[in-house]
Amino acid sequence: MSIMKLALALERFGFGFNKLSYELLEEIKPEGITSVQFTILQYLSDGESITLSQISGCLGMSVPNTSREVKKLFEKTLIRKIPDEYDKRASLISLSPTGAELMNAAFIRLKKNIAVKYAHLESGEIVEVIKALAIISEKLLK
Amino acid sequence: MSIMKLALALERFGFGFNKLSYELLEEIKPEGITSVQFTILQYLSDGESITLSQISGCLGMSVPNTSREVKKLFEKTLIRKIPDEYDKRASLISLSPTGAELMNAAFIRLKKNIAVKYAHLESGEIVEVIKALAIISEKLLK
DNA sequence: GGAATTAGTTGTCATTTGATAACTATATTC
DNA sequence: GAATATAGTTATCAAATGACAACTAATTCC
Repeated sequence: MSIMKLALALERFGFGFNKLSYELLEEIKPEGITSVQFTILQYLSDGESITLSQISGCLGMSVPNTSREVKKLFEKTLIRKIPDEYDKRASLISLSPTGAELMNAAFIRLKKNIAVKYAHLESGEIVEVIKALAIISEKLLK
Repeated sequence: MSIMKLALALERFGFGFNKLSYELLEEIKPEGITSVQFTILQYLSDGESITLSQISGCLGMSVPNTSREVKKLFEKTLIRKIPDEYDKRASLISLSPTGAELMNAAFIRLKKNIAVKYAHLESGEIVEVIKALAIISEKLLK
C-alpha cells in the first residue's frame, strides 16, 4: 500500500476529525478561558510540572507570548509556579488545585457529551474504535 | 467496553492528533492566506459549489464574518461566485482555477511531508493505519 | 572572572478572528 | 400585495493571537 494513499486518507480524516474535536472542545471550554489558555491547561493536565520554555516549544508559540498567557492563568490562580531549585531562572509550572478542579470538571463534561453523541454505538464498535485510536497513536503520533 | 473508556481514549488521541494536524497544515499553508481562509478553501476542495450560508454553517462562523473572508478570497481570485439561477439572493461558491491550483499544490506538499515523516512505516503498517482511519471516520465522524 | 548563553518578563504593535447592528435585495407566506 | 423571512453585504468594535525589541537575572563556557 502506497504512502500516497495514506496521505490522502489522512487529509480527509484530519479535516473531519478537526471539526469534531473543535466542536467538542468548544462545548467544554470553561468560561473566562481562551483557546490557547485551555490548551496550556490541557498540557498540564497529566500532572507533570513543566517549564515555560517547554510549554512554548509544545505549543509552537513564542516564549514572550507564552509568558503572557501563563501569567494570565497565574492571575486566575489556575496554575502555580514553583522555583526550580537547580536553576533559579526557571520555574516549574503545574496546575493549582483550582486549575485541576476546573480541568477535571471540563473532562467530565467531555465524557458526558461523548457518551451522548455516541450512545448509539454498540460495545463491539467501541472496542473497535478504541483499538483504531491506539493504532493511529502508535504509528502516527510518536 | 464502556463509553467512558472511549471518552478517555478520544481525549488523549485528540490532543496528540490536533498537534500533528496543526503542524502539517501550518507547513503547507500557502503564503498570504490566513488559517480561516485556508479552511474555507479546504471545504471547497472537493469541487462542490456551496453557498455562503453553507460555509458559515460548516465553519461555525457568523454569516457576516464568513462573507468578509469569502470576499477576501474572491479579491485574491481564489474562488468564483456563480449566481444561483433559482435564488437571485444567493451565489454558488467554488474554487477558481487559480484556487484549485493553489490547493492542489498545497496537497502535493502535504503528501511529500507525510511521505517523509512516515517513511519508516512498512507497507503492512500503512494498511493497518488506513483501516484504522476508516473505522474512526465511519464510527465517529458521520 | 569576564563573555556569551539561556530562562523568563514586559511592553508595543499588527493581524486575525469574533460579535453585532444596520442595511439591500430577493423570496415566501398569508 | 403587504408582512415577514431569508441570503448576503458593509461597517464597526473588541478580543485573541502573533511578531518582535529590549530588558533582567541566572548559568555556562573558556
